[in-house]
Amino acid sequence: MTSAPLEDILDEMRAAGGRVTASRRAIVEVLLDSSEHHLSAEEIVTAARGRLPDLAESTIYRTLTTLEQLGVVGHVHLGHGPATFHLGGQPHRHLVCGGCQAVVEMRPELLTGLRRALKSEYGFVIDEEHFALTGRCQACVDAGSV
Amino acid sequence: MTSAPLEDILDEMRAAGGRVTASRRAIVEVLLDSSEHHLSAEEIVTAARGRLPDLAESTIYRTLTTLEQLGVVGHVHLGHGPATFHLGGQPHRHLVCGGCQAVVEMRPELLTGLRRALKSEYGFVIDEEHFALTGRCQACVDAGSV
DNA sequence: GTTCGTGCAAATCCTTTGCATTGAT
DNA sequence: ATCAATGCAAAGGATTTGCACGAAC
Repeated sequence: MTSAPLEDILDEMRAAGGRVTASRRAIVEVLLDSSEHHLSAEEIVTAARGRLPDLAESTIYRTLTTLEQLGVVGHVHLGHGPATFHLGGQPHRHLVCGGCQAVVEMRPELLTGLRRALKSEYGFVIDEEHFALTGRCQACVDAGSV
Repeated sequence: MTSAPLEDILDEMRAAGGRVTASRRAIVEVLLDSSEHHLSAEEIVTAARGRLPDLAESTIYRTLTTLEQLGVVGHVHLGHGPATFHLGGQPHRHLVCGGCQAVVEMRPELLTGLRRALKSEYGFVIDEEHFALTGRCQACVDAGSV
């Protein structure tokens, strides 16, 4: 389910009463092309303009919103910068280093204990991790950088 | 430690080579007055203007930055809105409900296991939780709201 | 032929910055 | 008298919105 092909996604949009336009096609193509990466809205615009030069920024945001409502994409905040978007319903957990801005992906299972504790103690169910955890990566800790 | 009195904080600012102005005094007073709450910059401006009507927004941000550098205040991102500021070096952990925006404070000790796992597995040291964890609070889970 | 989606520009929100002036030391 | 801090206004980055045109259904 990580990479439903282009046409599947476009069909989903149609099924939801939406229309398939050149812009939407270009945007989904970009997302599929970099399904490993996380792209900011600006990066998506830039990449999609390689295919469709006149694509507007607002179209990116509107299309991403639509795709999020369909559950096809999600977005994560890795820090103080812009949000990053990605395909697929299973977001990864991120650790962002406040020293060097490195992003480390963590095994999601490490959250199991916390998830369980929060559920039983507060009834709180943590979802896709919408915000990254912040801290210091090993290199920055070793370097002793503040 | 939660509420170093006004003069102590002002003395710290002086000790760091800074100057104690009416604006700074008003801002620190506001923070002390609501040391239990988390205030956005805008809320701080509003409250501080009760004491000092002409206080500028930029002064708030500059003063908060100064106070953060002194380690007297910290800020947390609870969601997509503005950052929230608080006194004290020991930030709390927050759970923010994506359904009703409720903020639940969690016992910091619940993070101990995760902290240890991240340290040993990635060498990553999580710091003050700068960003909240998102999910659904009990009420919203029970209500079955998406 | 309807509607939805688009491009464009302007608007919004939160925060930062430039600059001349004020005021703490 | 010095130099940090202020107020004001303008700039900044990220995202949203209004609107008339164009295109998908």
